[in-house]
Amino acid sequence: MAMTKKKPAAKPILSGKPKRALRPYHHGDLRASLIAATEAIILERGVNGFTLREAARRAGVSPAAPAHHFGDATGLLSEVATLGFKDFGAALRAADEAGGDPGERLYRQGIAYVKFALDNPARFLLMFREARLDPTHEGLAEAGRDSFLTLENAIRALMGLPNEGELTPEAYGALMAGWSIVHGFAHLALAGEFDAAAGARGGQGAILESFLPLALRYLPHPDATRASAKK
Amino acid sequence: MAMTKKKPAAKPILSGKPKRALRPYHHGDLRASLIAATEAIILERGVNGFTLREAARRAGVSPAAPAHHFGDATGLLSEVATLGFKDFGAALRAADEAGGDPGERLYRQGIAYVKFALDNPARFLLMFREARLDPTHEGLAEAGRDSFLTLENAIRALMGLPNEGELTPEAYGALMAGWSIVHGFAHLALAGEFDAAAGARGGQGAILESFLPLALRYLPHPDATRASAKK
DNA sequence: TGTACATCAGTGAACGCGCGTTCACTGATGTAC
DNA sequence: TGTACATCAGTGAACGCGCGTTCACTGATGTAC
Repeated sequence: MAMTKKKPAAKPILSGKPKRALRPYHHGDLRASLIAATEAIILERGVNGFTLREAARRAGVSPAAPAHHFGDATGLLSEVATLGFKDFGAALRAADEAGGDPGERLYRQGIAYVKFALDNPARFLLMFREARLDPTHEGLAEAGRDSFLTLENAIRALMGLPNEGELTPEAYGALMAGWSIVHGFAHLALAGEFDAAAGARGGQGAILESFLPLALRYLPHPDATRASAKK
Repeated sequence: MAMTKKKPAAKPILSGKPKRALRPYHHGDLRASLIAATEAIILERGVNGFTLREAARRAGVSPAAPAHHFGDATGLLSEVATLGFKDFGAALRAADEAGGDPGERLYRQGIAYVKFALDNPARFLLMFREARLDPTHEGLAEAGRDSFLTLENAIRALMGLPNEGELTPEAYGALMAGWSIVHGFAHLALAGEFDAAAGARGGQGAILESFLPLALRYLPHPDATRASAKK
């Protein structure tokens, strides 16, 4: 009986990698897990509800682990914002490439802009919450700039300008007006300012399906230069 | 400055209330001091930089004192937001009452809307930061609603509708478009999105003086209903 | 094909911090009689 | 006019909390030879 010492309930006879299956020392894809956790947290609790510790907790990892991948909280949020801008830019580009005359391209981008914000509220708000982002983050500024280039180019086409060179003051005005209207609409919708009206007129779907098209009639278009109210 | 208070020498021989002057037990106007401190804090550090303890510190009072006046942090912020909305509403009303046809009234309100945001960035952002506000706060919702009534009435006048009764879908569209454009412009300007362009064209003053009027050409006006891009 | 070793990606305990809030208390004020 | 007393507006010490970050460490992996 030298070496028997039987453990009654028996370990798996030979399950391949029992130990690793139970608790691997390395996570495997911590980077992606932390990003997913962060997106979930800001969706549930808002951007301010995010903490690095909570993200680590959800990824099943110690509080010091995220530093290896993102440095600090700002670094992780900046990465999430960067990915958001990339999706955002892709959505605008897809809308633009759906074709049509410049007015239609701009209109479609406006729809896409607001739709992205309403479909991705937490990411959208994070993308513009500078205080929580690292301005030196690799790729963030560029992803942001890229998104708006599609918008700018549609305005240039609308005003008969090439994609390079200075914008005329009129074109600047049109760009700012177009950007402001979709950005403002998105923020007001996310703040719930249209909820009461939508409730009375067909539910929340009315915001995208009915209100937005009505509001986007006021997007810049070639013959919209306003004479009145301009001193 | 009327009374040049010369205090060269030691203590006043008998200044009435020496002890109170040194350290009165009661603050005197703690409520107002806390509000002023809060506005200063959010201006310096952003809405998220606000803490109740810091406000108490600046008002020269123990950390438990503010509770007597505002309950908790949310209560104090809500009061600041309410006062902000009152000033904001007054600014819109003043712009409206400067007269002119409905298009001019709306234009002037648009200028006033953005000017308020740029002149009071911290208060403006707080006013729309629901997460830090108490929805049950006395007067907050009402002050908010009041502000926008002036805007709504200008749109009604523009569309030839009375101040009471349902808005037509077209009027809703115009209201949302007008609100969105000024709200979006204010947010983008505060986020610094126009800074580069302004730097190249006459400094930050260009935003209000030059860019905003150009963008506000696209505010709704009677004959602006858009035919194109409307399927 | 093995083996030594550098590097990487994690642990988990500990740190100091500032926060909001509670607590028993106290000084000042206003009011009823 | 005086006085008792309730109420109000503060104090300041203490509480527990969760946070970000540091630290010495360890297990796993990849690579040079």
